[in-house]
Amino acid sequence: MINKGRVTIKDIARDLNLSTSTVSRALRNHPDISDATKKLVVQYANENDYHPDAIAQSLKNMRTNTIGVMVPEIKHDFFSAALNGIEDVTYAAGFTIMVCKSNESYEREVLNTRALLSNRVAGFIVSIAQNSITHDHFQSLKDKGIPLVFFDRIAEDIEASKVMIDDYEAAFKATEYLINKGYKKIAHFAGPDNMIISRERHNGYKDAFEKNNIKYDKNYVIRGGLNEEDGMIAFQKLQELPKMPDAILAVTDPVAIGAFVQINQSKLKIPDDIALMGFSNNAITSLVSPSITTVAQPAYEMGSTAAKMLLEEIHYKGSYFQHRTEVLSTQLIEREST
Amino acid sequence: MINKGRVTIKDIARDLNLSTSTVSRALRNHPDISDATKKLVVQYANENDYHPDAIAQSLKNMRTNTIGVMVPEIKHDFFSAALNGIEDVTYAAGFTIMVCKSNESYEREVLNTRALLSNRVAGFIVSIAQNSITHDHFQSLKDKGIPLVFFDRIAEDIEASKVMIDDYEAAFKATEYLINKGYKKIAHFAGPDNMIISRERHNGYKDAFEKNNIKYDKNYVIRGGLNEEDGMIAFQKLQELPKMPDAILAVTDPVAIGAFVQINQSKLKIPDDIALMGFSNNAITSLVSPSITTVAQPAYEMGSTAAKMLLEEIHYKGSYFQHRTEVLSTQLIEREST
DNA sequence: TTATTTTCCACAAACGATTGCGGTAGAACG
DNA sequence: CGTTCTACCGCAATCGTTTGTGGAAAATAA
Repeated sequence: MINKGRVTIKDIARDLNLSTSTVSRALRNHPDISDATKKLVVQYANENDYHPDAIAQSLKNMRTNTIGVMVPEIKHDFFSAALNGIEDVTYAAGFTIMVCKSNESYEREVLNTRALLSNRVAGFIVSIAQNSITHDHFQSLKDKGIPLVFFDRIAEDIEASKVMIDDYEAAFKATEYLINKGYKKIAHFAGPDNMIISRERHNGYKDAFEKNNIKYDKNYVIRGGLNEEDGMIAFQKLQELPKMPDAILAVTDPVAIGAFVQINQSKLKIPDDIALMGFSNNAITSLVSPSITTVAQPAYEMGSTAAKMLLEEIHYKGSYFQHRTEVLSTQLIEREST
Repeated sequence: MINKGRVTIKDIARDLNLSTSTVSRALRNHPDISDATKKLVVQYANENDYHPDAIAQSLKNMRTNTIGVMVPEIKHDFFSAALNGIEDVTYAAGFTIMVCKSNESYEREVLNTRALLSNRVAGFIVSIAQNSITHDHFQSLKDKGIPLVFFDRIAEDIEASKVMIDDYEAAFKATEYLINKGYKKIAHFAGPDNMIISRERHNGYKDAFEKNNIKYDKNYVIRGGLNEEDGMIAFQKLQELPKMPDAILAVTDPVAIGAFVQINQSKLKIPDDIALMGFSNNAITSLVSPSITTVAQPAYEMGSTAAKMLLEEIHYKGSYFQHRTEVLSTQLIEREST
């Protein structure tokens, strides 16, 4: 019997001369149903490849087993590793994930939020887009009572669970590490000022000078985006300065890689002429030559932690869920570039 | 009026003293509804942030605007680029994607297929897991009339649209390129034999010798997986041979990178002592030093093409959809490692 | 004025699954 | 034998939306 459509509870009920309610209860092992009927129904369901329609269940239960994930980009090591962490945890809990990427665009972030909302996801895991200005679309999720967890790129003004690293401390230690290594003129390729992570990293960088009584040169801070091309541009700007620095701290690994490519095309040698340091411990930093010193961000753990926190909130039965912010620790990985 | 739940068509109907059907038709601009009523309803809907419930719509329409995507892994450059291609095309068509990863596991592939099926995805885009043996779960999709497109890792025995590259030809040309470069003893780090892409690449490699009247040494073919660790293991096996080859053709870039790391830890130099060639043109192959010659696979285009073909099939109204197989062209990218 | 058409809207049945409630057997009890 | 209880199952409403059909009022035609 090759049915074009799928087998429903109604089909089973009709073929077995039962009511749909009985079939439903039999499949869910309800005590009201006799063992004989249960066996009959379950067997028939198996034989006919019956699987409950998640859409119908969702409509009835007013919730789905899907978790919406929004990231700025998929291809970055950090996010794909985080996605792996999210996927592993949610999968184990019987959820599937719906991944949207914002392409670092505010408009797309808003649109995707709406789409996921329309799909009644049980919760959101979000890392905010670079160009995101207002957070109204996220606030509206909270207003609707939908669990929401931010990771890495968080929104300070929204009360929600958050998973992050201490960007300030990590950048502070990274800068101090360079200072202790003997570098005097340390440039910083910073990210956009509206992003917390780049602000924090910049502040950490700045304060490291203060604590070590070193003068801080504003001209050595080149502001830009977070990707490879931004690193390339930043290095070109750097070369226009009267005096080149002897070290660069990049806000992300892609930026460091962009700088890396440009430096190799100049006459400068890493690390003798100029040291280079990244941020994230992307796989590539260990494979290029010279390998690049960086700060290891626990991407997978951030993803899995965010997922765990979200599931906790989803399953929470009480009236008021206590949100918390998890700060995961980073690790400085010393390599050949410094 | 902060409603805990979301605004539904019923709410609007009640507040406006209309029936739900009128509200629904007004929102969908049905000719039966007067302009005055339409304006009233639309304005009220906007003011109260109404958005249709995709779940309920899906249940009614018997289909969703979601496309299920299953890949073995997310973090690989190839798949994340393909995902970008898929996402861009489907997003433009008003679809969202649901991404599952099989982790190269057959069981998980079957489970995920079921989950996506339960969620009534409008269609599937799949790249098969390494350990996938039977394809029954995919055949059952076809039987249910659900559009399905394979890309890269295809199933030969299933009649469906497919997007692939000519792995045989690409490997053939790659090997011939090495032969013309003057390399005599060319090893091949091959993939698992049950995968078409590794079989095809192996055959291309083999036949290149035949065509050029060079003896083919079976011992130089090391069989393994597709990832970095497999490349490492393969190189270690290679070192146990009495005579080292003067070139290696790896089945994938990660395998090449694995070999790359191991070679650098040995006394051998690339390309003087041993040449190395990968497959996929992952970003990293251009950034390591020496950079690695590879075959460029149009990952983004494969994804976008697969998505386009799927949308075509989803929107197809006729009775019999003519499946086709798109073979995208590859490009040999010569770098320092050969 | 009456007959016919047009305009505009409501009723109700779906889609597939879940669940409170009610009801009919038979068993158990007095 | 009459009553109560238990075991088991069906009825019908529900989730939010769409859509075929019917019907009242208004507009037009005769």
